[in-house]
Amino acid sequence: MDSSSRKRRSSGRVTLQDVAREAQVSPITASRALRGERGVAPELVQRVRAAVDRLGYVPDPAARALASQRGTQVPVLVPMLSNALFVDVLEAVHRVLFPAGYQPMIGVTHYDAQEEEQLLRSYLAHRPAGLLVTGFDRTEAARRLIAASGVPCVHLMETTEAPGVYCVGFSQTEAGADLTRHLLSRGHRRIAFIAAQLDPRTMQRAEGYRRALRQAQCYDPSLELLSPQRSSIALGAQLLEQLLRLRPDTQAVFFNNDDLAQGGLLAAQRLGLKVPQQLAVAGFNDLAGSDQMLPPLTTVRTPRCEVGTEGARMLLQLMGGQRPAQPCVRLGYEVVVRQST
Amino acid sequence: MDSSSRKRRSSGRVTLQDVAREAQVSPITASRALRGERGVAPELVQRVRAAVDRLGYVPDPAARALASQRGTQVPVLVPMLSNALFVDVLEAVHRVLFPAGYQPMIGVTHYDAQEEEQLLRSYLAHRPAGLLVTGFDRTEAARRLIAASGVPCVHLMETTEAPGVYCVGFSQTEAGADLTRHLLSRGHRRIAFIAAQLDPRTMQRAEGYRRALRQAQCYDPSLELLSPQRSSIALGAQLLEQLLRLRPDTQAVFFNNDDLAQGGLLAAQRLGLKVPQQLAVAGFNDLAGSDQMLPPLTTVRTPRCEVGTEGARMLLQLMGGQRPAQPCVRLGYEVVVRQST
DNA sequence: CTGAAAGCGCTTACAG
DNA sequence: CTGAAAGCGCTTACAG
Repeated sequence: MDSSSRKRRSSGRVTLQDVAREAQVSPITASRALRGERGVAPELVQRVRAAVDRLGYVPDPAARALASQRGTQVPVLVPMLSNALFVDVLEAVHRVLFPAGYQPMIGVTHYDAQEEEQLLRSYLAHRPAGLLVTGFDRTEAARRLIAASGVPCVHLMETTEAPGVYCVGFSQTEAGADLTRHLLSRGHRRIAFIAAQLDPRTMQRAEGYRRALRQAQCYDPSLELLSPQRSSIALGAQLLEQLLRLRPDTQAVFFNNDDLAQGGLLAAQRLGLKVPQQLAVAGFNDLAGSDQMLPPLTTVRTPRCEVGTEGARMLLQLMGGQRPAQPCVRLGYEVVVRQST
Repeated sequence: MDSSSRKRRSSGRVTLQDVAREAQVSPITASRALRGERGVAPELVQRVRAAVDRLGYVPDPAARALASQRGTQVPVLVPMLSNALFVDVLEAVHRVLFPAGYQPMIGVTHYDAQEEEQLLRSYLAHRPAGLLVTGFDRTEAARRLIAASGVPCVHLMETTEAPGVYCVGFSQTEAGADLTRHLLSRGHRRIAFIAAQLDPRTMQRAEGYRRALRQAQCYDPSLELLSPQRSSIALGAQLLEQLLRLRPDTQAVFFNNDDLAQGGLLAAQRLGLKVPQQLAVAGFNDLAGSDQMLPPLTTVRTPRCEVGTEGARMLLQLMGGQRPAQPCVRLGYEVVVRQST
């Protein structure tokens, strides 16, 4: 019993010291062995591993973070959880990062750049191991915070050609254009665009919509209905009614998100409009329930799970000091044609 | 320039030392002043505060956690984010905890007790400041982990009379019974119950359903359709069709969750059934879109935001060393009668 | 009410 | 390839 020191504050925890003693090596060697640092004799590594198992040692993240100036947390900043899209992204991220020993911390920005900046300030004080953010649209201060922290960062959902930026996403603009071309291919000319939230990705899809219609020589700005409100089923219904009051001659509607489209479909039904005969309706993202609507909703299946998985994997490489093969991964999507168009 | 020590590893961070020097007090006093510990001269507190502002000091969470054996993280364990219910709870929790200086960490258990146990093991190693969990249904090992950690813990969504347990929720059983009584009051006798997931709260609502029907002398077990699958709009549609094949004489259906009910409503429409004349449909939780359905869905508005807010507040008290006025808060709910019943 | 010393459990340099 | 010493930035006891 050597509790020689009077001022002991031991927490009863099994420490690296205990492991080292058990394995008959120095604490430094034990530390190196556990972190898989190369340059440790294989035999010692094995002895340390065995000691860990015997003692049930769990490293102390706080101590590690303090000593190494880097923790195991990974803040993941998303705009909003009520958009099912981001729930899927988070799930995928978690499935990759957690088993690798990292703690993803979900931060919700509510589509507000100021709020994001504040979250970053708080999270970066924790010396996170890495960082996952949504898109490229943020305050200059936020950008500087990230850069100055030196924390590896991967951007999700969008892609860019800018050098030195890591990202995994898909072309929102292309996807928007492709869906619009599908509507054109059905013979529609007066194709409306209804959107809410008006975040950058929404505006990129709007851009794709415009591009496709201009190419077909039938772009009409008065068929765009953009609302800054939060996207929802109820809002979709409301906006469709509003649009039809202004432009009863609308032939097809591209809703920026499936929740809006579902609401639009229900509103059309209430108004007694036959879909797709009198009005074609398309959504975006292929959210839950879209395949159950009456009629089932045409939409774009976006690779959100893959965005999460690939983004997390890229971050894992960066955190491990490796350089990803590709700094910018551009994923595919799919126009899912159902009976509403 | 006194970089006397050769082995400096300074991170360039502003430390408590710097603050203390600037305020002309000892680091201990600065520490106490910042943590609001009583017994520090008001004048010194002010000097320290001023120094913090001048220097832009941000406390290091890792160092604090290491020294105090307690961090600022608060794991929040919920079953599943695809259930919009828990997204609302998390939002509310975040809104209370984050401004108070804590970091909520979202953990998803996927309704799996083993997975929850594993998450607890990992999160508790981080010395969290507090813990928020869903319900009371967990492994014995998980229960022991929580108790042994000494971390303050509040249980969400359900309530219990057990002593020494902190919880905020509402009576799922009563709510289930109340909704059933509403259906009875509409003159229905053959009232079915359709549920998925079969988690504890679902089963409590089933119990309420049974209780109300037994009281009315019309409980019929063959009108219960329970599926272990994941709750979804598509499943609701499928289960309704299945039920009607077995029991075409069903007069009303109580769906355990609104997503199922929405699917049921869509299926009824596809089958050409008039709601509520030929079949009454009710849901639970009043999720997004339920008020937009055709016809709008009768459901129970559950106090999920309040659960999050009150649960987080109670935890805040516990983490601050106070004893909440009430260890178990039982909130209200509301049967929202719309046109589907 | 205030402070000098020691310690929390790890890792980073520096040697050898 | 391995290790003794020092340090990361705080807080906990112990004194006064």
